[in-house]
Amino acid sequence: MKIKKEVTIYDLAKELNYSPSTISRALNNHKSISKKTIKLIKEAAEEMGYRPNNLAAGLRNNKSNTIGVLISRINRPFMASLISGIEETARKAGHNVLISQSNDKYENEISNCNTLYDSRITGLIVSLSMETVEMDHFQKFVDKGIPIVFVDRVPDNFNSYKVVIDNYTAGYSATKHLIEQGCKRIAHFAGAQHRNVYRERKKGYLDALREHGLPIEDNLIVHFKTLSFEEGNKATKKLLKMSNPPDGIFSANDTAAVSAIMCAKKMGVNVPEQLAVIGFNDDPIASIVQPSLSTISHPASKMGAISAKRILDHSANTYDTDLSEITVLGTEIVVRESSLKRGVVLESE
Amino acid sequence: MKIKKEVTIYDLAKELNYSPSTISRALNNHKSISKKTIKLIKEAAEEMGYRPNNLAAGLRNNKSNTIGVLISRINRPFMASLISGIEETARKAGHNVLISQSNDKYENEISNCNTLYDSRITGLIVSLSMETVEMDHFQKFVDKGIPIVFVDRVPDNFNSYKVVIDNYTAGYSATKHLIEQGCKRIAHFAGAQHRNVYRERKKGYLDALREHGLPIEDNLIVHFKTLSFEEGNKATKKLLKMSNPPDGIFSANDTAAVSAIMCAKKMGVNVPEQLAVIGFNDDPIASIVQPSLSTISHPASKMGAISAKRILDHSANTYDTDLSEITVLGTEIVVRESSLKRGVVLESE
DNA sequence: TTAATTTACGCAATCGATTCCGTTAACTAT
DNA sequence: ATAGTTAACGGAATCGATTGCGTAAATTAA
Repeated sequence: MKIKKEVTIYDLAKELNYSPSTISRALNNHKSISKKTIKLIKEAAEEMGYRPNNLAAGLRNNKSNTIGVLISRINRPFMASLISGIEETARKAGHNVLISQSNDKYENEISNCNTLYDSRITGLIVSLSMETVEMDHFQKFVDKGIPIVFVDRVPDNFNSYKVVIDNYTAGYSATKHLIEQGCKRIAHFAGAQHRNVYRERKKGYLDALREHGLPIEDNLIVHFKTLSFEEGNKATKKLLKMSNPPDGIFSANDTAAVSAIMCAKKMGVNVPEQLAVIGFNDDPIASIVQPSLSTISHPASKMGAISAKRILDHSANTYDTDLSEITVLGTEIVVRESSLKRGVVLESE
Repeated sequence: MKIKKEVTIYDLAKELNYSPSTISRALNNHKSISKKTIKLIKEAAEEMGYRPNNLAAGLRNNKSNTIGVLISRINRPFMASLISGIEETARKAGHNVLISQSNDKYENEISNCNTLYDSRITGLIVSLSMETVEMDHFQKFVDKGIPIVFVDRVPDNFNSYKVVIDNYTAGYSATKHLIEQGCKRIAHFAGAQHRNVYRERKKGYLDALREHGLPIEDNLIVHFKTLSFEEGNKATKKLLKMSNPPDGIFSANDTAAVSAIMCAKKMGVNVPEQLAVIGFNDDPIASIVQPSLSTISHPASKMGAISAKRILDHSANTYDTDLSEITVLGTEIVVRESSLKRGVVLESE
């Protein structure tokens, strides 16, 4: 297996009797090179199979045109769509995307942070791991002026770009919707409360109950570790076996919500008549389960696109940009069968 | 916003009164440097906040410790798991992962190929776009001795590493399963026939029919463009409206299979009694739909891990490795409710 | 026609890490 | 004690692209 040698701008220079400087400038459409020469050089480059070496250019310019992504897990519908949005936006701008997953481990997050830093990324997009509390591992990016965009699972105590949805309002709307459907005793499947998203959703839930004069019952609020299918099953079973079971569930994600629907059906409890259910995320399973799951749409791909755009804009601007800019995206409630106790959606005031 | 200067091995050299050569060697545990010095230098590096510059090292060594991934779309369960497997394996070996999606466009695949090449990736993992026929854009990797691993959607006419499942056998087993359940007229939702995976699945389907003495009816074989939910719906409706409708469907993916189940239910056709359905992939929706979807499990994450390992092994070996090595992974039939016409699974001979 | 610009390019340093050759000092064998 | 060996390190080129500064030729202005 013979390995062809790399064609560099020096080869082009020798071949065309120009200096490497001119070759470089021509390839970058520098204004001081005549149109004729640019055309000539570009055609020769194409023909000789020249391909730029990003490592060399990156070293010289101290940037890699690469966006780093640090998330918990790739194989979750929300995360996959988020990355997809990032990738599309980045690529259109000629940037690459480096991905790394923490598997929700603090330690992995730190180590991935370092590795991404070592690649001299243009910017970092992060959705925090479940475990993360300390934020020191992000400091080196700040020190070097490398923008960080926290997305979805964001820190409370770190000044940086943030792209989130309005979890509070979404949680409030979901709960209110159940109330409007006639639910009197609404349970909540809550996620880890040190993560903003789950904390805010719960807050919305609580406020909706309060403002509609419903009592808050602690035994109707289940705190999950991972909001998994199995956890959802257990919790639902327990709730439905209560002497006074809930007539509605607002779950902080779709996985647990779907498990609730399936568990209820198995136990002979009618959804939505006896138990109305609403989830969060609008995962593909939401529209497949029967009855189909009402939920909150999470604009994952859009969040990814916006996050990438933040990085690109930041690095395009030399002037001081406001690092603390927070983008809050709206969500929409997707009403399907699982919550339609009354058969209709009431118009909210 | 003050930007801290980068700490380089030259800074360390000056600070510790060593030469940059020694610093570099120490950080790489070179044997010609004493243990004492290595410890000293590493501690100082840590303390001074030194972080290696991958761009510089990559330029010098002409490699980036980065694996490039080129797939159609990230936000599909199979692809997300594939990437997840790649990422985990790569990271354990200290490699980064660059991703790019073609959105099933030939043009994007070419352009992404170039971009990944420009980053001097260690190796490339590809699942072909739907459109791709020509393979010229991969030649430059071959010329440079950069290994390519084709995974799942692989080319027929290109000598390289390949990681696939046994689509033929899987298609055969799925069909045979339906036959054993008593189906006499089995329809097939086929994907684009220029892609190995769909072609092989169809072959398996055809052979299973033949070997069990069932006739092959062209009007029961539907060729899909994208195997989407909508396409599945239309196809199912059309099939079930036939004067002599099928009593089973083997779909080349789960999305279309699920749409078939839901469509049949809507039309008052009982699944599996009147229509047995089996899909392909074991997506999350397969276990959620009711009746739950029998399907073929696709070891996505494992395929990703193996693909990454191929690249890592190849680049670790200086001796000539066999580029044409093909890894064929087994699949398993996952029998759920949608195909259990008889209520039991027959033991295959 | 001559000075003042403008155009179109070349020279050489630079980015940070690596590595091929040394070189010096300490150590070992005889 | 001396040659030979080893351990521990330094010098300087190198990877490929970029760019500030400089310059010769061409063009324009006066």
